[in-house]
Amino acid sequence: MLTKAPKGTKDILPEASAQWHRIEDIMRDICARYGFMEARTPVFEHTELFLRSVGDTTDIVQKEMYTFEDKGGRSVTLKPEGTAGVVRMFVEHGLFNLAQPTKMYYLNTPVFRYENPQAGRLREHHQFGIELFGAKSATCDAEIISLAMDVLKSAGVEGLALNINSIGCMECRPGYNTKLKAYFAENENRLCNMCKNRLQTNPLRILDCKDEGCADIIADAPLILDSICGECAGHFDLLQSCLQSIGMDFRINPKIVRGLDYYTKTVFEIISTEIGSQGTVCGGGRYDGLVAEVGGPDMPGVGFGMGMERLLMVLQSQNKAITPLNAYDIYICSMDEEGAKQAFRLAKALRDAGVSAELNHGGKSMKAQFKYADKLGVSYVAIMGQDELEKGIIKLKDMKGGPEDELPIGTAVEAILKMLGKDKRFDDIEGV
RNA sequence: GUGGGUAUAGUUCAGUUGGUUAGAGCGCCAGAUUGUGGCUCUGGAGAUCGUGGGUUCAAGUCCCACUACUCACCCCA
Repeated sequence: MLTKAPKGTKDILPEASAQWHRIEDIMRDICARYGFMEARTPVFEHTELFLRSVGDTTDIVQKEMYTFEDKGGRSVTLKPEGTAGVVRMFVEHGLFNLAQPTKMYYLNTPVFRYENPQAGRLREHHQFGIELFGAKSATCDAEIISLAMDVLKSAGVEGLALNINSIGCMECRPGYNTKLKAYFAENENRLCNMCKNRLQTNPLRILDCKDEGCADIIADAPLILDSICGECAGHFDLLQSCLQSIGMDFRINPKIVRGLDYYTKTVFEIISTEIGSQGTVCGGGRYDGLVAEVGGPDMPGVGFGMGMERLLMVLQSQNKAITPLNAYDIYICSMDEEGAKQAFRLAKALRDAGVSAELNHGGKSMKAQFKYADKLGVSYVAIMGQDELEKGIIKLKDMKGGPEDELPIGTAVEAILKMLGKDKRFDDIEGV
């Protein structure tokens, strides 16, 4: 137990961190091009925030939150999603007073949900996400979808499907809900047990049911796209024509509904079929009522969350994972304590000059040191044994082969920089 | 929360109808080469066989429970 990570959590081993760095760099770069700036919010928030934003009838709130009371008697909750904290920040700091829209992203934000883990699902996972406040045009929706696809494309992912839908607004959705409920109520006895339940709680989600018996009923269910108001329809049309104008493929999927209550109009998912049944790599949509819901002005917003782990899984399955190589430029061999001291000093001078250097930290024979240097993948090994110290030199061996050079210690840094093809940035080690 | 599968060395896996001292590859350490890596050869360390109980003369192997991992449902990134 002591040496076991908690259920549903994953360590990121040193050998894997390069993967993360790579996609983080891509995300930062693309966000900058689109004019989004990074925002960081606390890992926990007042529980009330999520009840209000995510919705107190959702599964996330009802059974998946890590909620606890702190020593001051406050109920706090570890983030079960990324949007609420950013909305709170937007309102608390009055960012709505700035010129709009406000464009923010968050990166590597840990998200906690008490779920049963499976392929592509963890209790702690990490999200990259975008939030855009203060503009209601569908061009914004198109912009963030475009950003998401750019990130995925830059990462090298192929074959992901973009699904979009509109679930209407506060004006037109209630009417559709009534229609849908009436339709399913007529066919209630043919629905699966779970859907009979959903008929009461959230009939929209019946559309998402995979039960075969339900599928027949769903096939003839009224479509939300036929019921949305003129404004929503116009909004959805503009989104589609924006996406078409940049040649982006998408599929209108009237069944995607999303599990968070705050969505309005646009919802979308970017899905992989290669990482198991939890294939949604990115999901999001518009949330025009959310800012007002948590106490801010009536301001529209749109955003998405992208699962870092799922993205990495797709990259892995497509063999796009990079092999990390933390290769030192040089390893410094030594045979005794005096040599180790000199090696330490040389390593420091090399590191100051921009060279990645490692040295013998004791206890290894020369043979073992070379073996180790080989495993590290260094280009050069410098030898500082007794013979060399007496003569005031180091021997430098090119690990690809060739004769060893003898270099006076005083000019070793400069010579090594030259061999490595690096610019000299600092003075040579003095008085050695 | 529900269901299926799995659990043997750091790791990937063998282990016969229950049978006496639980093996291998890779990795790690060392030697062959007393100051020189890769290739090869030799040797070594490393396993309370997930935990607890039961059946049996005898359990890694059979039975039960628990735990963990894993896949799936639900839901979501």
